[in-house]
Amino acid sequence: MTILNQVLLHTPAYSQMAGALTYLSDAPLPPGTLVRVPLGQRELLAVVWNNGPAQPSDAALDPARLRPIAAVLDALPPLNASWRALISFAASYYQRTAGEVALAALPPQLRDLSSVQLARKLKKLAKAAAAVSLDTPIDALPTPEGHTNNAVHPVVLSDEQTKVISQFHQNPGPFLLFGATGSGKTEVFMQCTAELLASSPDAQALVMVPEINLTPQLEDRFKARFGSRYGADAVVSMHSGMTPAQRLNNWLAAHSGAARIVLGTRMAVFASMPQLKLIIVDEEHDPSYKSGEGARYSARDLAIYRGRLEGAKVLLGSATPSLESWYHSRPAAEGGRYLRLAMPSRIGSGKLPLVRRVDMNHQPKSCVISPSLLAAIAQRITRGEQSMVFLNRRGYAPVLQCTDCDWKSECPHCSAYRVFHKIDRTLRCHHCGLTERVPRACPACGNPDIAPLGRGTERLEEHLAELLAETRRPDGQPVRIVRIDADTTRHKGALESQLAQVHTGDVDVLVGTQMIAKGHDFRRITLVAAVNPDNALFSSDFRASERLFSLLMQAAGRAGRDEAVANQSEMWLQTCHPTHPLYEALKKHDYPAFAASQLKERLQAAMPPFSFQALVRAEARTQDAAQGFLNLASQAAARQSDTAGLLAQLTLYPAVPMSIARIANVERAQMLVESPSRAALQRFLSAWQGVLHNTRTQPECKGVIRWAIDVDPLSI
DNA sequence: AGCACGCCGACT
DNA sequence: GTCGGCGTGCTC
Repeated sequence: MTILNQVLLHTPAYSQMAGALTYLSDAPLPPGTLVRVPLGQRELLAVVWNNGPAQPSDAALDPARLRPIAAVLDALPPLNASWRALISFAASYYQRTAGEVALAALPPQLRDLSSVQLARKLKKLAKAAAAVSLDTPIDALPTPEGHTNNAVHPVVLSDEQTKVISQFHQNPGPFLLFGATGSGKTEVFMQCTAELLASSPDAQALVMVPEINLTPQLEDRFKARFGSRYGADAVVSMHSGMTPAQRLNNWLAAHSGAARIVLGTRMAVFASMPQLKLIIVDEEHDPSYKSGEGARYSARDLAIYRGRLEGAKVLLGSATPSLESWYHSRPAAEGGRYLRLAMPSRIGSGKLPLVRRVDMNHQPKSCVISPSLLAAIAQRITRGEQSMVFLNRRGYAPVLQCTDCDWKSECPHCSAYRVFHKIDRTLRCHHCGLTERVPRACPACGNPDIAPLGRGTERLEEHLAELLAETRRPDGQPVRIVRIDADTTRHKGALESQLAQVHTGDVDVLVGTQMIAKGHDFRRITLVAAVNPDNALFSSDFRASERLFSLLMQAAGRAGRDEAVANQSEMWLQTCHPTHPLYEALKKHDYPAFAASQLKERLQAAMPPFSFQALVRAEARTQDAAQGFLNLASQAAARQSDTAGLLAQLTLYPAVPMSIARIANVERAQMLVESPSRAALQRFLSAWQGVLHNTRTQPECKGVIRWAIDVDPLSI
């Protein structure tokens, strides 16, 4: 027991054990080895990071108190150097400890398995794999022919697809595939994957999608395409919706190399894949790629870094790229680092829908659905076509209000209103979850008359049912309306069954939140309407219009996917600002024009991607404590030599309450840090961590519960 | 983070 | 008299 090992555990930065811990072993263990170590009363999963003595800063550590490693999970090959480099980079870039990032990147079940249990599990998996390969029919085994061999599904590629694929071949990347909805991006992804897998017998590909909902359909397509060639086990998924056992199995399959294709959400960017040769990020603009808790990493940005690290090609795809990616894919001569590949046309003769704007200033007062939109929907129904109506607010009404006094349905624990859900007559707080039955009378004055204010999807569904009560389908039946939002899809499988209803044509009008705008292919929808999209136009969040444009563009893409009906498909926008440049660009389906105007604004205002930002968020018992802590830390930065020197290149804004200042009785405040130099921001943040630590121990900061740094925040 | 130890209110 | 609330403190 003389060998020293530096080992990472799940120890957050504020636990004053930020770095690696030192444990003893008989023989040196290679870095990346998974071990179990004692810590206090517990035994925890850990990763060997280095051999040798501790860092100089820990020199005071008493060698007599070092404890030995409890067990080595040696049935598992160590995590390789690229994986470790990715973890180190992510930890330092996002201001977290390597231990926190590393352990969060491993499947949770690995934490409760002893080395014996793990060895047993691996043996079982190996046996199962051997049995499968014996069962595999001979004609499904890999063939030595070229990559485009595709006997099962002969694929005819468009000229644009062919061109893009050959560009992908001839260049190192990273690539931004800018393809209209319906232009066949998924087919390009599959072709690129096919070629890569064929190029080497053990090459692996990672394909990411923004949401769990989108993984099953992608998995089906990839399994149908690659399952027979490489075996059904060659395609695995990774997302938080799987059972712990599935997650472990799939992780092991990726780590051992048995899985050739890993499909997953943002967490999959950390999958251990020893032969990773390709990373695809579908819908790369989607905010879900940015993690909202723990290490707030961007899986898209890490994918780019990981690609460079592993020598893997990286392909980002979107119809409305993030402004960051769009900017990075400007011509190389102007400094662009990504190669932009364009597929502007829809497959076949399908056209993009006609965009119609309804000026809500000239409609009957307080009307929700304008008469012209209603007529258009009714017309679709009588023709046997489907419509989709969006409203980004679930529930019946966002607020309940007393008609006599000024009582409103405020949440007692949050600075927000509770939403009225008529279906079960409850008031629900969408932030802390507090759910109560609607009071019979106003709790403040006793007036029995309390009225809903504003509208959500539930009320919209009800309203449409009334308006369309007389309308008949071609078969003479009454109209069928279905609502899809987080409330109707709470139960497992609910989304799938509701979507199936839409596909089979049982539904005439689909009402929902943005969750129906993403990814799903509806062939018979010829009308898409946004009821009230204006909110985002004048938001204080500078990214709001980028998100709105992308959402509406994506929504428009749901219409007319079927050639037969494409020419009559329409996107309706109800707006009080019909001539707003965003809607003008949308009408022309002109993302490049929109992006150019946005980038111009961002440049003038020195905002991302022309500056770099970080947000420090503090949670405390009082708003004063939260803001006070941040402001004190900001002042302290000016006094400390390692941070003060960098302040010339930075702007530290005053602390402000967050847009929802209180959630579940916790007050939240934030401070924005901005710099034209990414390096300066990075250096400042890592030096500032210590200052934040010290500040928190001051008596004025008594009520501070926690704080966290968010690098490259998506919303401010 | 976990998990101990430690000191004050409502229950058998 | 105990069960249990969560406030400080420690873990290689």
